[in-house]
Amino acid sequence: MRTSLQKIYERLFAHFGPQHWWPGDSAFEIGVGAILTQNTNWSNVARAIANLKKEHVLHPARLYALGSRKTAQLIKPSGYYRLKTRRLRNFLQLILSAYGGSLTRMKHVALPELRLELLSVNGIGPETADSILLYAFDKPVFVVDAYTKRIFERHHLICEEARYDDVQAYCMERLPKNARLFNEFHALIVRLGKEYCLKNNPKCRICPLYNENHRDNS
DNA sequence: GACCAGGCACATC
DNA sequence: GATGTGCATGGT
Repeated sequence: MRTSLQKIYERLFAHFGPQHWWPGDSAFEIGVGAILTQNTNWSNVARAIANLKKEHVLHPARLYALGSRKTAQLIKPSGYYRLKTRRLRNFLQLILSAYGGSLTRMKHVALPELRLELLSVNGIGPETADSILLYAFDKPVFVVDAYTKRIFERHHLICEEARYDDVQAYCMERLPKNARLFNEFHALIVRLGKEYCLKNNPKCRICPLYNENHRDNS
């Protein structure tokens, strides 16, 4: 039986079409992007990543060897650049020390174990960890972000007090465990959030989900 | 010039 | 465990 969440997904997909996420040419680039995009507009992150590419340091060992000062300079457009330099280097230390710099080796670790390992890195919280797991490693985890909470709360699917793990469990209990589906769904939620559900944006009332059945909690 | 953006850690109570 | 704060750039 299809749940209301599946119907929402279908409605979003019919409206927006495939989103082709995550923008990035490699698992490493996706991981870097996941850290740089924390509380930051993607266009700023894209500038930072372009700088890293231009310097040919979008590679674990080379980026680590670059050092903090130069890294900070290159990622400056993404904001919080001193903080994010530290976070990137923490991530790099994990990749280099535990996997010899190989994201391919990292991908082979089982989902629950890899999630805990990512969460143990200072600067990688639940959303960043899950984004890396889903978009860089194709692991079936549902990524929850500010848009997901705001939209699902507005449509009375979750309560205001719901925390990250609550929202994630809500979604994963109602959807088939499918990385492809989770990938597209999260991307569609972000697309919807950007276009229709910005804070205090009256356009929210014409969003494609506005007439969705609010009471259906199946 | 104010507000916002694909969070997270840390201090304090 | 809840709440408040620092982190910083660039677009609207």
